[in-house]
Amino acid sequence: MAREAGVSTATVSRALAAPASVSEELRRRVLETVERLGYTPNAAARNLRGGRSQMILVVVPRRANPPFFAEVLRGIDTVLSAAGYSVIMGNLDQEGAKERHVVEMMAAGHIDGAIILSGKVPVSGERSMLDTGLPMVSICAAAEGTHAILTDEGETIVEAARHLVGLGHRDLFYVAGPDGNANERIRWAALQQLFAELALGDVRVRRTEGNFQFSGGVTAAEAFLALAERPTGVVCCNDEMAIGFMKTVQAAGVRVPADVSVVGFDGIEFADFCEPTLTTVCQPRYELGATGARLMLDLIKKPGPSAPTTTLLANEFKVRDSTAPPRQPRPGEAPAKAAPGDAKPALVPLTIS
Amino acid sequence: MAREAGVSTATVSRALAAPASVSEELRRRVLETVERLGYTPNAAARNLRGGRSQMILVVVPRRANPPFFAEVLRGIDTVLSAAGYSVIMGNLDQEGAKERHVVEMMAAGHIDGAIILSGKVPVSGERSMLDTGLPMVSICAAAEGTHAILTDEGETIVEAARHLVGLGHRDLFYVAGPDGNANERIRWAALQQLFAELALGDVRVRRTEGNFQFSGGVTAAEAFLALAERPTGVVCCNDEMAIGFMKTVQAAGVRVPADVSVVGFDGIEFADFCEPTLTTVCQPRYELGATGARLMLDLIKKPGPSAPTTTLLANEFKVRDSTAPPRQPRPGEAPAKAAPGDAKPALVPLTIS
DNA sequence: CTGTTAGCGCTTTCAA
DNA sequence: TTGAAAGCGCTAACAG
Repeated sequence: MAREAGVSTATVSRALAAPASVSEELRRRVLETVERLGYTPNAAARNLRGGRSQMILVVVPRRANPPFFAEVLRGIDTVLSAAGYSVIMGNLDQEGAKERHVVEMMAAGHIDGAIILSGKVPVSGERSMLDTGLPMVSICAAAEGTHAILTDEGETIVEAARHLVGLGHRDLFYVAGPDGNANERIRWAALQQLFAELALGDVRVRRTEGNFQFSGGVTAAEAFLALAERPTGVVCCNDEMAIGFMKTVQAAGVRVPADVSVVGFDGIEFADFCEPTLTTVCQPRYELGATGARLMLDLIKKPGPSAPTTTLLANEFKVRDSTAPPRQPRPGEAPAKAAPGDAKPALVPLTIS
Repeated sequence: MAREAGVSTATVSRALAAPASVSEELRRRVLETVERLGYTPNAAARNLRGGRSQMILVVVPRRANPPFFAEVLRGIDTVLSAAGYSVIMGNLDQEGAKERHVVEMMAAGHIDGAIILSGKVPVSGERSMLDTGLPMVSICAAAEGTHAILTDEGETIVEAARHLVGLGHRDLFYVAGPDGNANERIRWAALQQLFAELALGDVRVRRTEGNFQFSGGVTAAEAFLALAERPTGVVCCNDEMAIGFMKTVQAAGVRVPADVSVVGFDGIEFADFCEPTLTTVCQPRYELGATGARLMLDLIKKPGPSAPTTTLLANEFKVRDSTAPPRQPRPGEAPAKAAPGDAKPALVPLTIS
């Protein structure tokens, strides 16, 4: 290739990388030859020489909800692409084989940095991704030792719950995320604090666990339907479960919001097209990804260890059609409220089934 | 590293790659040292030397619907990961900058093969991905010159339309995909053929174009609502548009399926949780991805050019609650059917607005 | 401003 | 069975 243009390989390299350092004459000749031969520098050689690969690993949790994560990924990809980086997908699988794989890629120098959406730094045996010293950013859920981009999820789920209480609901149902999930922990802790602050004896809360999928909402709805005294307000830890819940209770003749109010969390697009439209907390999904990617680029620019930082983005609570004041009990019907005698044991976070 | 174990670098390489060719004694010593030092071979050097990178590029169309594509991607990733390959995301953006980028990656030897979900081989100026001679597989939509994994989408959308006709619908509405989209072309062509075969003068079809998003369904519904004589059966080119359509006409007081029947295409999960549940054609999304990935691995195994092949997977038409026989016109109401005088101009594929 | 050269870390002949 | 050495394609340091 260099021979073809009648120059040295170094000149070719310079003409491509630092056009200013080459004479007008040669530069033109090189570029013309490059064009004519359709030459593209070999990435592996460049990577080997320069120690960087222009690839960012994105670690996605095992059963990531596409409607939520796809938009975060779009934010990441848009920003990284514009800077000339490519994204390698690291979907974690069940057996942990993939987890080992991504740690190895990282150690093999195949990657310039990692963005973690799974809430924890991948580990393989003794080795952690952190050992590589490469820049790492976590999004949506803080992974220890990394820079985190988070939302005010605790505050906003409390806002959603307050919305229900404000409408007059006193008997609540919380459809939780999977046990141990970082977001679930934060949201439940925030809710517990809210309930502790509310006038004791006034609000009752029951809780069941879900899987963040539609099916989790279905299961929660079945538990709900089986209750003798049904709660009138339901807080779901994400929109899929809220929608699965609504669909299932409706099939059993329970009206939303007339008989039960439901709020979700995430603000996926489907929340505007289910029946009824879902009152929910909208997370800035694209911006979460874009912000994380920008931080990654910064970290790559100025290398060296830096103390983990936290960036907080704001969610937005949106009231739609799935919430309303509780129905007044008709004469002869059991009241939704707990009987006066039950007033003392206010906070009753039973785990159902 | 080799010095540490007291052997040559060649021995280390052999111990890792071909354990059989190294004496028991040395092998153990090498492996132990590898473990102790946490050594991982440098990927770039290996790639440079071997000419392969263990990376597969997946080209995703610009506005890919997450509920559909995420599952295809999962199929791809699962199969490729198990074989030790990683996936690089090539989301195409608006300006075509990304298209150039992916072509360059391919030419730069950064990639061992490409899976194309966008229906066309990316091109940058004069250069096409095909020029690299690397294995290429297209999924969901055939890209010229590649091995394609497709479904019987024409047959199954016809099945969906026949379902409506079989229920008694004679005035149909087709909500198309974006103009020029490969899937849209195939489906519309199949529908046109069906209508040509049906007794002429009996079925009327009008058509409007959509964008494969919820918003496309909303727009189509507005066009529908504006019609003086509303069709009674609606075929949508994908589920998102069908759901957007249903929600919008319902808001205007049109009942589904009592006043209008709706069928979708794809079989995304939402189709089971919208109101009413959506009659639709379910595509084997995971299997599409997995099959394509397996073919890719085969192609990599036995290199050299091969004549493009086509693999067809079967869709499944599922009847749910969004379709029913057309309502009998009440006395004094205009019939849904075209008046007898209109019988001759049977197929009326008007494009609406 | 341009050419020569060394070497990134690995695998793979080729000899021993 | 093992070691020595060449070289994958590039870029950066050094001469000229």
